Amino acid sequence: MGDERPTITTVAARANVSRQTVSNVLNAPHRVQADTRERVQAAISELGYRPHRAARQLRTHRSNLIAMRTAPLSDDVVAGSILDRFVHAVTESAERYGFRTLVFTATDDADEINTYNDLLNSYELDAFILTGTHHRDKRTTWLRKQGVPFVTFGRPWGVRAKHWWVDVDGKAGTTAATERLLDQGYRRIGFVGWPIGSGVGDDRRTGWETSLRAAGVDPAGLATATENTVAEGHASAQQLIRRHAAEALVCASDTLALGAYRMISDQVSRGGSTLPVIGFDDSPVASALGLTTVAQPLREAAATCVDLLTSFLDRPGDTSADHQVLLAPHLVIRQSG
Amino acid sequence: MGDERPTITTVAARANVSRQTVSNVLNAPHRVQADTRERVQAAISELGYRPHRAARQLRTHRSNLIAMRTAPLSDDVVAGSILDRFVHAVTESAERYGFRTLVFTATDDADEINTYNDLLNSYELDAFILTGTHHRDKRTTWLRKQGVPFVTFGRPWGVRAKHWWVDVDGKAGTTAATERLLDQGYRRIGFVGWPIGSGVGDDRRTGWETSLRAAGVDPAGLATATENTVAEGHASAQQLIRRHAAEALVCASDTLALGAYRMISDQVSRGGSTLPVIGFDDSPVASALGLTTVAQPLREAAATCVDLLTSFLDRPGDTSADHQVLLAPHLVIRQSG
DNA sequence: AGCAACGATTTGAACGATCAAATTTTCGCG
DNA sequence: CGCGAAAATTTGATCGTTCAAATCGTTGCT
Repeated sequence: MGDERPTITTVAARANVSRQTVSNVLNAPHRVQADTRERVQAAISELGYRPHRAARQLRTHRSNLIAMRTAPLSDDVVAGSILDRFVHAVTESAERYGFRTLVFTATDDADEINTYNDLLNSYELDAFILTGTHHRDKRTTWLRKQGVPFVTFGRPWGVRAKHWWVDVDGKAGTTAATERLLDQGYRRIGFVGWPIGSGVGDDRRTGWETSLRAAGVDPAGLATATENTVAEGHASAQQLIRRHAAEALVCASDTLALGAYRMISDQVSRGGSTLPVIGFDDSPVASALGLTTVAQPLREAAATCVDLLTSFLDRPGDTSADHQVLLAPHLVIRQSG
Repeated sequence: MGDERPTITTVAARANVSRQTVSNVLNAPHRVQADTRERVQAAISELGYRPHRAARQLRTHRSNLIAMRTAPLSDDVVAGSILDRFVHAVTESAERYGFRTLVFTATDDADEINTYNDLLNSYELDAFILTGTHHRDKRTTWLRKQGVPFVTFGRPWGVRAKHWWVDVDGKAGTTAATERLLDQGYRRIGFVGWPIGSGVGDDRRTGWETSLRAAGVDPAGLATATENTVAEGHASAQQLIRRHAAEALVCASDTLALGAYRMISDQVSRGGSTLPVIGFDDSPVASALGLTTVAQPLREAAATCVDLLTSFLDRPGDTSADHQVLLAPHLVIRQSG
């Protein structure tokens, strides 16, 4: 008996009020007199009532859902998990605001835009969180044009794509890494980096270069620019150490750092000398190998993204500035540097 | 001009039919005459119409949503990413069936059950996929009692908790690992394992033990049973090698294998001899270190989970057998063994 | 030709909530 | 005491879809 799902009408009957009053207790409590409110709330908890999101959504056009893409399985396995950890952190933060998180896959930006379209039309998603922003990112352009709320984890690297974002200060990260090595007395510090032209990569490179210059060291010949693979990290390390007498290495990623670390281990096992390496991202691999690395404050970044998103949803169309947050990373010191 | 979102009524008007006919074209095409069907379909694509899920859900009580928990950030960082990769694979498979995936966090099983409750009541989730099943799992009991469709990735290890599941044959994995080492001529093969009593751990141990016995080797003294940490892996390896003259190691996880690997590397760098190690899970760390390891067919497991789920949804209440799938893992051969 | 049976299509109601407007109650104040 | 304004509450309509029942049109068979 009576194990039907309670609706707002059930609750109303129980508390001797109308539907709308129950609705007001939930959505605009100040409109309801204190004693009525309590009576309704009692009815709600006695019946275990929970609003039916679909019915609410049909009227309000808000789903209380945000969406994120999950990284493809094929991606760089060393760094891969970092985005997944970000998804987790976002989910956790979103729940605190009453939002649920929907994940989806996409093969490229165009495909991702198609999915946005579906999610917006069919599911009426409230907002998106994007990761991996890059030059000429079509996704942000599209979303802006559609007037869809979104926040990116990653700066807009394009000319002046203006939107709300959260990012981690990569330059500050490599600066900290480089300065640590300088403090230890190393001078010829090499940088194992990505090809010139990627926003993130250039930013990280700048941190290294600037602090080297500030210390009076000429960076010429001390940097490489290669694809983000273990093999390239290995080759870069070889080049920087053998040919340009680098005494220590700062890397743009843990993947590269792993390659460099292997090269150095090889050298040690052949009786050569060791030298410090610092990676970037604090991946599982870094912790497994004891690599010193620059850690991104993922949890904080996720929380900030969600904070921005909710304020955006509260006052839509606010295109004013100061909705950009740059977070400082920190060094995780381990054996390698 | 008409940039309102098209509804089923818009489409109906355009195709000169009634609402219901459009609905039938979408949900029961066989009921509609071929020429009418085509006319409606044309109208649908001209208008770019997509059904509004919330409205549909309000009527049908189906959301086309499935949910999964995401692993907490604090978890074992070496293995951590494996569950995340599973989430990705599930998402990918689910999309093929028109389902979207919702993720949530939970601190423990009780908390997870609370979330189920909320998701079922408020969002009318269609089904759940569970991971990390264990003895006396309250989640499966609860879900069965509520009659909620679900599939677990992981066998029910309890007495006879009967439900639909997909799992990877851990025993077969360690068997393959052990036999590989036997083939290479090693006899005294040690096992670095988890405490007795966990379903997964015991299963993996059995594979090692059985094949050792089959080869005529007495396993006595050749196994440890410790918590799943790098330090314990290191200690276990020390014990098995120094005290019990193990010539090779099979480990219950990559985490333990990492510890063992380090112990062996230490030994080598002090002039000792090396010996093979095989891990379990094919984590990023294993690939970074060149650890031979047993890889779970995650993608296939995810696809199978989703397959089972959809057939379950098509014929609810089918408690018949043969809805249990055991998948074979495979060895990924690298330098370590 | 007449009628039954079936297939194709349409109509009215309902799902569970919120919005907008209408109604009732409360309260302040001359 | 009576009136108007403000506060509290209720009523009717609606969101976009599917369900169930009704209607219309064909076809087959005697």
